[in-house]
Amino acid sequence: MTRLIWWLRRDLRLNDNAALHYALTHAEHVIPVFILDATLLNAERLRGARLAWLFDGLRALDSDLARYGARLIVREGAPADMLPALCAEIGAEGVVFNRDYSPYAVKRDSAVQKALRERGLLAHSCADLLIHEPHEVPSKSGKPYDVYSPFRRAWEALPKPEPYVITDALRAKLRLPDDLAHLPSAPIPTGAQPAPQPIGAPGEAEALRRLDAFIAAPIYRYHERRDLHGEDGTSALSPYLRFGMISARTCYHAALKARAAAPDESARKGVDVWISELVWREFNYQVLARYPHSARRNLRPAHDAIQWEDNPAYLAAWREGRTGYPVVDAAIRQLLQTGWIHNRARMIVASFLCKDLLCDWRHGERFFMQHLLDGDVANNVGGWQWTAGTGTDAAPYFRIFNPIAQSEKFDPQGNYIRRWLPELANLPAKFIHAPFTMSAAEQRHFGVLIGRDYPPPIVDHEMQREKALRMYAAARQKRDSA
DNA sequence: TGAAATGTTGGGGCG
DNA sequence: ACGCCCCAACATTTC
Repeated sequence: MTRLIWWLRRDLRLNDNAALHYALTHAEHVIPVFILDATLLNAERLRGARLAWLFDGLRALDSDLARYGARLIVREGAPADMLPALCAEIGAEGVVFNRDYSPYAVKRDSAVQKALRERGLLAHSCADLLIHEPHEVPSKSGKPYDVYSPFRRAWEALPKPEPYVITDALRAKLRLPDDLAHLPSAPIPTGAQPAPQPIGAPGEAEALRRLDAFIAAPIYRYHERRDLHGEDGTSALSPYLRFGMISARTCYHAALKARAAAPDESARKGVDVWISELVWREFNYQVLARYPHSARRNLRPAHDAIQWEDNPAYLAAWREGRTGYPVVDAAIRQLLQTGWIHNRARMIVASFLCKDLLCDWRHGERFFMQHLLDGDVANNVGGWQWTAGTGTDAAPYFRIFNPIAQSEKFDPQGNYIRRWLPELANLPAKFIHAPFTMSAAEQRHFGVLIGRDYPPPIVDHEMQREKALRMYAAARQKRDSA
């Protein structure tokens, strides 16, 4: 009677799961184990809303498991110590898990493999987090891609893995054997700082429901609506993908199904643009896997020459959503309320922090990481380095968003601002993007006094834009003369 | 997955 | 009728 541990990390689902499928097809009993890793739980940047959401997600998974007479075994400790000990405790032959590619995960997992194999235990890892693993997408020259477009072409050309079909009959093996009926399990903690209104309930059922709803219709207009941050034109699946409550394979195949059913060329375009976002995710992992240092530092050392101002007062105002630029402040409110920000708004606030407030992207990266339910090193760092112009295929330094123009262009009626900054809800569209342009009489008329009801702009965009250009130019000069 | 500055064109008002 | 100017609309260049 062979037993295997299915070590869950960020694959909290019972469908289309490579490690689970492998374990269920290679053992008589599969014990699902989640380890509360002190290194992660104590990391300052992780003690935010995401942790609370993860814990609730573990509870959701536990109740999903209950349908098969199974339960999630939770332990606290260092995985490299805990897993060999647990194998001995329950008589398991080894551990199966899905690979992860962040620098910490790579280090942790190789320590676990070493510890298990030294004791003659099985350590089997599977490809699951991505549709194609980082090393699978080489260019003709055999080198990995630094630029997205050729990466995508090569990615498209590869044969795609099918989702893993896991039947209820297989899942019956998750039921704990009788001698382990009382196997101790630590209580799932409660997060200290949950998002007040998370963007969605965690769990696989909710993830699948959202995917179904999205591919039923919104996906066909994704290319037209994805940039309108005042509308719900996106799938908002990122937190679910983050924790593997749904798999990228499942998303991709659902999109292909939608594409086959698309009524016209425009609808197919919507599907393709959405798939393109899945590919960005894979591109970001591929970059991080190859440049692990980019999790903490500028990807290109040449950019270390940039002299960020890092004014603490500006940084605080940005973090607290009181910059006086409504779209920026609204996005911060959305983040703190829901643990999620629309992608367009992410780009706007990121550009504002780096290129208007002249703060190092790492301050923003860290803040996002604390509060985003989908906070993920590869994608978060990828996005920030893109905005700061320090990444591989990054925005050029002179691409500076005008927060007012962006707000007017992508949210003409100001719906996003009205939703997240109710104190401005009564302003007409004409003033809502830049309330400080109101005359004193207009401020009185609409009941919004700048300085009392809403802050004045913390900086002048025009001036800061010029400053940013000088800052980047100086860095370039310093680099070239060095 | 920018925006501002600069250049060009053409219509219309006007003397 | 003509030249001149203004400026919107669009294109191109620049950061």
